[in-house]
Amino acid sequence: MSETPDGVFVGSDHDHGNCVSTALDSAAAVCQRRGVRLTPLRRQVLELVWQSHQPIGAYAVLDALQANRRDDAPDGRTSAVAPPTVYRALEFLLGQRLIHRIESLNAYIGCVHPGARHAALFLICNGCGSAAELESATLLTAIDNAAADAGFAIERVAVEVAGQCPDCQGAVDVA
Amino acid sequence: MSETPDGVFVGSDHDHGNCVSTALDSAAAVCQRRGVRLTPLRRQVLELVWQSHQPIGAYAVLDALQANRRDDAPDGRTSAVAPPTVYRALEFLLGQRLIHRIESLNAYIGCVHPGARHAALFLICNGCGSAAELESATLLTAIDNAAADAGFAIERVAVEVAGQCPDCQGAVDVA
DNA sequence: GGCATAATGCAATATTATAACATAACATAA
DNA sequence: TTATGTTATGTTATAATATTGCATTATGCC
Ligand SMILES: [Zn+2]
Ligand SMILES: [Zn+2]
Ligand SMILES: [Zn+2]
Ligand SMILES: [Zn+2]
Repeated sequence: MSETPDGVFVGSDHDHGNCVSTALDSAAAVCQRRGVRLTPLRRQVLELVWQSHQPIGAYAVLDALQANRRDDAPDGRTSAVAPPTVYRALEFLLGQRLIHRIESLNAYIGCVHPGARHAALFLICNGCGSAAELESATLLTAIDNAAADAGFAIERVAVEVAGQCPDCQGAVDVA
Repeated sequence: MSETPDGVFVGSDHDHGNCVSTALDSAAAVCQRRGVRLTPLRRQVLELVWQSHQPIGAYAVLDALQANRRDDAPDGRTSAVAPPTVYRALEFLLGQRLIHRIESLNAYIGCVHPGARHAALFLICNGCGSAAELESATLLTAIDNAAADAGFAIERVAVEVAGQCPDCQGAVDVA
């Protein structure tokens, strides 16, 4: 009776290269439209954030950036990438609504509605680390109503639900 | 038309001593019932977390603990309190559901339903730093439904809404 | 008291994030 | 085209948050 049509969690089989290229293309379009610059660094960071459907920490991005530069350098000689470099790029991407920050993990994940102002619900698997971004009109209405009742003016909303995704529950069942 | 009967945000006038003593008494009862120990340290940390209705960081608790000890010491000579001391006490209090962690602030706040297993919604004021803990059946149902649709087994829920409380909106309006 | 367990003390270190200032890249107008 | 202002990045240092590992002390039970 339970249905997971395509599943909000992507399978291990899906064409992830497509996820990445779509995200990069959308980001370029959004930035173009807004007259802001998706510089090579920012684009690289966005690509790294999209390297999987698992939220990635700033320092993991930093390490990956570093590795990329070593690969690109003619002889492997490169200066180290420093934290502010990464944090500034992440801040830019957050500001343009191209990524989300997962507060409970101090980590970042690509946004599936790039550029759109919206409040999302995240399902975060404690088993495999994957996260799925959902929208629920009912949920947002409930939050709006609760805030309105309290006379509270909403600025930002974070809804983060941790647990086990369908695959990881299956793995446990088998054991 | 908008109503804030007593207001989910406590006023500056309320009897906060009562908040604290109620919280400490409830905590003692909960721990008694469960056969776990609300040691002097844990009790002190709980009291510090309840010192205001603003989420407090672990290191602020640490500093306050330190100050308390200096006051209590006969001559002011005391050893420093180390981070693990505070984090362990906070972990205990979280485990007993006597406090909540606000993920978006890396901070902690007293629970208004001590000991009860529940998912709360927090309204967090960016103006004054106060936070209000609410329950919304509609909201929790919406989250449960979204998770169920995805075949996701919930373990923990964090709903954190940042914005401006009624008082802080007023302050802006006046300006 | 002797023993097991739980709690705390303590030192070191890991992880996450920001401040402050210098340089480089880019745009545009004299 | 150089001058100039602006935005982006580099660089160094440090702040803020959190954990690991082991030693010591307190507590409860026999
Ligand atoms: Zn993908
Ligand atoms: Zn999973
Ligand atoms: Zn109070
Ligand atoms: Zn306020």
